[in-house]
Amino acid sequence: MREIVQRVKGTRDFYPEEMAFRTWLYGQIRIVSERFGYQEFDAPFLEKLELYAAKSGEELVKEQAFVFTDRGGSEVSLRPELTPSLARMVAQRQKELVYPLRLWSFGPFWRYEQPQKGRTREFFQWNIDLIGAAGHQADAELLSICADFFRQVGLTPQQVRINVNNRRLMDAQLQKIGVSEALKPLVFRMIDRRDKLRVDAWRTYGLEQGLTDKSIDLLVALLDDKTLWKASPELTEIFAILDRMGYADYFEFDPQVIRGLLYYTGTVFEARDAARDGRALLGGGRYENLVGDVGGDPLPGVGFAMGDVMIQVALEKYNLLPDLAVQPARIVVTCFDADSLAESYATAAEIRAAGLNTICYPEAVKLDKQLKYANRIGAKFVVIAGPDEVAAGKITVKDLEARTQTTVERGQLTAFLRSAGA
RNA sequence: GAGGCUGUGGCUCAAUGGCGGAGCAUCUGACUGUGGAUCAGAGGGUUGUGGGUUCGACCCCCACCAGCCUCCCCA
Repeated sequence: MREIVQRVKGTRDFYPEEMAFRTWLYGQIRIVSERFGYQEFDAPFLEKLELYAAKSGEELVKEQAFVFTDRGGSEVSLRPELTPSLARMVAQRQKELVYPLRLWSFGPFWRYEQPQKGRTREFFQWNIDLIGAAGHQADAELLSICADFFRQVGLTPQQVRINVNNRRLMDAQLQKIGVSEALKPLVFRMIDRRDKLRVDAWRTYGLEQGLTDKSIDLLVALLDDKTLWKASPELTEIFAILDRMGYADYFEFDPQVIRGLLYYTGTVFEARDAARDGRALLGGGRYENLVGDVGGDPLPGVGFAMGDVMIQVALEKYNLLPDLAVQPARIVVTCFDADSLAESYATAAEIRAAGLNTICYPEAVKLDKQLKYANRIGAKFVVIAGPDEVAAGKITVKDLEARTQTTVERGQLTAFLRSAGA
């Protein structure tokens, strides 16, 4: 037992129970994506390292990508994100694609991080993008998809919140309080840490970084101003659209959302547990030029990504995990003795031909054991054909849930199973 | 990269320096053509790995591995 080779750190085994959840999640994502008319696509899980080097630069590739040299000597990487692959795929057919282009994908990604709550090294992510629509009104569509997904899986506005901000708004406001372009990265980092440090420690941190007491006061006033969005015509219109769509309860303006502000160019957003515990459930925003780094013509877009790990944590927390049937067959055909095994297989085939999922017990063991097996896997019906039934041209169907059994004409088997609700 | 907690049969946990146990699960039987209950019995462990201290280590010390949590980071 002990010598079983362990899993790679940060990976998960998907036994049927876990696989059922993943498949269910994929299904919910598909329902929502297709409801808005998005097309599914996928990219290679393995890409040339240079694809990421071009765009994401140092941090991602050096610290967090699973990079290796293949047998031919090429540097490749398991994909740590989808956007560069998407950019390449769009650029390759930039002239022939129909815009606005709506695409979604659900698949595995790898990042070499420290596993902890809501974070693994191998995870699945939903990516969805609206490409080639320049107006900020398109941002409202992506935001409504977020809200629609939460509603779809049963998460309420009391449980999760989508926090929205705008890059241009923050730029203007920071400039207004005297934050220079050079200081901006520092201030972003400060904003990011505000919820993690105590008030005095946060101020001390700011002073150490060279900010003045006065500018910190101004920053505090800015971050606490929950009506700041009214200064942004874009946000004002986006919130109005979301309100008209009936999703307003899910949204909240939050000037502290700085998620990738250096990368995004307009609307930015992230969803969290309303109690603010745990990491973000999803995050995204508007970008200026998807394909710029891979040599395409300017092409704006808006999109977001949601990982499977945190959303599972949230669904578990709010007791929203669905009851998933792990065993697809609810009918077990028993095998009476070795001589009749072929006949049992034939009976099972007949039931399957009638469109019903069926398991045939593959060995002639004691009926008692076969019934226990049927019970353990959650089957509802057991089909039994012993010498008595065969001699009379009949077959017995046992209903494990009702604890009853009926002997019917052999030719009526599938009809009976159907009428009994199989 | 840093810190904290944890690691004992398949699972959940006892045993705190002195003979490693229990519950659940599994298997067998009571029941040779009938499942969830009950009863009886059985199997299953070099206590995460490797060192050290000790007359003696699941227990104390060191290192490593893994899990959880936090920091860092978050494209």
